[in-house]
Amino acid sequence: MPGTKLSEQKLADIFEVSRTLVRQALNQLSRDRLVTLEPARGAFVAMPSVEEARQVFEVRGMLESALVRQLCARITDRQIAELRIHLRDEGAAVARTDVAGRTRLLADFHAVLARMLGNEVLAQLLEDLLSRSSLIALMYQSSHSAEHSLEEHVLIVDALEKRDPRQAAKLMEHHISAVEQNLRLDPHTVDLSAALRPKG
Amino acid sequence: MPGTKLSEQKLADIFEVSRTLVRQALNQLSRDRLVTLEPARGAFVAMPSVEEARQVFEVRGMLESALVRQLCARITDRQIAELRIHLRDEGAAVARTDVAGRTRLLADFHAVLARMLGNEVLAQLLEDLLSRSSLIALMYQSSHSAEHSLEEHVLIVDALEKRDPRQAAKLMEHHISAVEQNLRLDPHTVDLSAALRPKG
DNA sequence: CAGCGTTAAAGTGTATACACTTAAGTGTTC
DNA sequence: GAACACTTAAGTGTATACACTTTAACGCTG
Repeated sequence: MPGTKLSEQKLADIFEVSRTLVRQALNQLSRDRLVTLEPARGAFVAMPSVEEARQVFEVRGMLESALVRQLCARITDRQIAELRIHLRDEGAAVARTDVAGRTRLLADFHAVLARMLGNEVLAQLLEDLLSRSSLIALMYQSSHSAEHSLEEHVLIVDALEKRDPRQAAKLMEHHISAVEQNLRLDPHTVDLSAALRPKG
Repeated sequence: MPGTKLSEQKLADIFEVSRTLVRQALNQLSRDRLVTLEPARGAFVAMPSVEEARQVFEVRGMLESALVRQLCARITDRQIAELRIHLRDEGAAVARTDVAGRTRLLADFHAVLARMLGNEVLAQLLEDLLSRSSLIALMYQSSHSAEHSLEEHVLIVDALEKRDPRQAAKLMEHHISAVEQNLRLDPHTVDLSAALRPKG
């Protein structure tokens, strides 16, 4: 959970490696903003602020709406078919209330779209943002229903199939905005006392 | 220069620190894609491929056009004035043919715009892309004149001042595309034999 | 009993040591 | 003379050691 202390020696014992490798890993994770390093105090699972959460979703809105706009011009029928299969899998995970699976698949949808543009730079950038979004979702437990997300994904694929860039971009912006709106980002709902107490 | 071997011990001697810290720095730079790490072979200044260069500029186009579009709704007169001052500085550097200074200022223009949105996540993302763009410009020596870039910057600020999101976004896309087009990305102009030979 | 200073344990930051890989140089063979 | 195996130096990958910082526990004082 966000805020958890990540002691180097404990991790080293768990994975049976030296602190050297643990430090390397923590450094990498800190560059992904999943871990924060406090000088001489150690590593903690990152606790993205409300402001940071908003900014991450704003950037995602910019990037992903541009993404689907571009995709309309380049996407192939075969790729559309792949997306339909993905949607089916999402639906199956939602249907059998497989929480872990559906969370992964719903996020994966966005990563798959990014990969389809064939732009590795964009794909990696977006995957970083998706990781951060997952952490944010963990911290500000979303009330957004999986069913709702799935419906929106379907609409986006429909727009892509029609090669309607305006509509696809609009739907994507709406979708990301909806996910953000349903995070418990309002100050009064955040359990600050719990959030600020480092655990472990 | 891209391709240069970065020997850990040599860097350690130069900066009078241990290899530990040098390795840390190289790891960080490799995450920024400015350095590539080859397992058991060492670190080299990154040599972004033509494909990667294209992708970096494509992502910049997406991000920065969305950026100026948003900025039109939020930018203050005071910020416009700051931009005008920046443009004046760019002009001065171009006028006195201060190559290092003008290169920095021309890139800085984009970073300043990013900061003005008040979105730290976006700003850092874009600064990473700008670093990579600088490396790309180094590798595929641009024929794009500084004067031309400056003119385009002026037009973008004009559009921002008029709060014309369509125009601003269009100009930004055109500008980034122009910079990319003027890189020597065509296979026949790249000195492959020189580029592939690691130096140092 | 609350507050402050002291002290010791735990933990991080950096350097060093050593194993192992790579790459170049040397000598041998065909 | 070119190709190949062998040797060796240089360089990277990981672990360990040690200095220094943080933090919590304890005892002292007001």
